[in-house]
Amino acid sequence: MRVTNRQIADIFNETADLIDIDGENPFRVRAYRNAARTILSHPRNMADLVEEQFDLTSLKGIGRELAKKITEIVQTGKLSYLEKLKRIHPPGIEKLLKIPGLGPRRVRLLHEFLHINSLHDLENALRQDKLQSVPSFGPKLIEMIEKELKKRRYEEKRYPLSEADSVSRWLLETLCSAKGLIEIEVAGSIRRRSETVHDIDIVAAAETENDIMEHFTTLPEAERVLMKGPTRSSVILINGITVDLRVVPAENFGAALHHFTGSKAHNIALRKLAITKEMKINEYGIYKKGKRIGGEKEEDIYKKLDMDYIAPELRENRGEIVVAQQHRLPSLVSEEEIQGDLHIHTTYSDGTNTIREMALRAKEKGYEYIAVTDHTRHLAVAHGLDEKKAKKQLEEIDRLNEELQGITILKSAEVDILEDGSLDLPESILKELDLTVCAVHFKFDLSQQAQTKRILKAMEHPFFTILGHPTGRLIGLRDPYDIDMEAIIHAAAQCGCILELNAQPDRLDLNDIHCKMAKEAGVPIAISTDAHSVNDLDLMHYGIGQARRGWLGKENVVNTRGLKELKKVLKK
DNA sequence: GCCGTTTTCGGCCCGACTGTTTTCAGTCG
Repeated sequence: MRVTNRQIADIFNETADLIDIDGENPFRVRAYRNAARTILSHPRNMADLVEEQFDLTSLKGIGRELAKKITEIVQTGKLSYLEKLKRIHPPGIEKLLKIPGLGPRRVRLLHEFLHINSLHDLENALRQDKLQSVPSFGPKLIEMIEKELKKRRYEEKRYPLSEADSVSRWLLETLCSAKGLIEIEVAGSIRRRSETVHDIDIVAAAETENDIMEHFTTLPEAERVLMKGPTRSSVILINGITVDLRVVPAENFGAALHHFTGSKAHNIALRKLAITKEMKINEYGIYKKGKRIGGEKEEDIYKKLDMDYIAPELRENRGEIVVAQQHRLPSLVSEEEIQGDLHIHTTYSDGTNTIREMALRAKEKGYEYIAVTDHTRHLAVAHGLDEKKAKKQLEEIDRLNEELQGITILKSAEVDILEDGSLDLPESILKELDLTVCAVHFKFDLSQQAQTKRILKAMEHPFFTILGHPTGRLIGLRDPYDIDMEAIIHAAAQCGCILELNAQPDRLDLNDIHCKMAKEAGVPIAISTDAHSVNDLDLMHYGIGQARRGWLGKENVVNTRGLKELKKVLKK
């Protein structure tokens, strides 16, 4: 069984946890965590790179030692160094680090003084009132640990972007009425458009006299105030989401927004760069030789560092800083550039609106075209189209295209890719369609080899246009099916196929890393909503966010083209 | 453990908030 990047990253993170508890040099701990991050966001499998004898030390944060360890993991499936650490540490002790308030030092103290090695031990010690005997464990800390244990909050929860998005919009509206507020924005991973978020970060600029913190910490929806200071506070809302609010004077707003937008890795890299230029960046501004030279606007920071402004979606320390210094950043695709939606369901299958209703709403949105892509017969749960139903739909589309002005309905279908790689519609229908969105909807558990072969076979079909939701994942619910994405992207480039970026917030499939891979391979992307109702057409912006995270520009996205240009792309 | 416009040692982002050892370490983002 081939080792995945995720497994290698997990091994490094666990190693970092254990040596952290041991009180090792914190920079050594960080080196392991940095390497885990690099590996996780690398588009290619470490296993393949090792096989190709690729020089792993050319990767950021990976030197000789960690390159050797990666090779060992790829070859043996485990890391002997970690195995050794595990032998001298009680199993599960690193889980204690997940409890807010417990860092490596306090976990070590718990172990030394009370032999606490697991969450279970910790619960027992709490019940027996033993914790106060540990140095530096006062009543407040113990109370906090007790609450955290009760709530099981140490099982880190991540929220889908769409959920956090609506909560943050509500928060902005609510806080708007606070006295002395000048400006307020959502920062953090929501602003970077991450697929899932851990908490909500909000940054506000305000007059000296303001009641924003008071307003915030006394919201009826704030179940608990975690901390409250004059410039920074944190609450847990009744729905469980943690919200951090930072309030600064207007002159510091840009720097604060930048600081709290992150990512952490991006900020660290940028600050390191600043140091080489005898500058310093903090949440109040950018400084040269102790003198503040900017920070009112976020753009100041990049400008003073002599680099292009980096959009929040790119701030992951995945090479954006170097490219910005070279003034070679891509101009990222925006929602206004989208001319149509190429994946839409109607009442012909499992959609709730008619073709006409969908077309009219698309027209309202300023689109030039939509593709109607109802399910085919194999997907019986979705009342898929058989040949007869498909014909009827095609006739209706002809009538509507004559009748409706200003919007063109393209004939299509979301065609099932059957287990043997064939398509679930007869050629007599396929040839009538303007395009197809082909997708896997069953037999998710094939081996990587079989699943990849199935999709590659389908892509060879002359009527194959777009690979719909390429990995089939449902974020937090269903893992992607096991496919060799490199092989699929390579094949798409060869045969001129398009890959879909499905904009449904629980899919966002392709992910950012695969988007970038596709772009580099010259494979075009279709950003589609997979709308099952007129309101779903508004989900496009989630796809745009993901596309921007994947470095995609207008030229990489097929549905930024007008109808005429699009048709040229579709004609293979 | 990594890294180099101060290159093979000696640094490694930076500040707010909290609790408690009452002057600062630990944690967090």
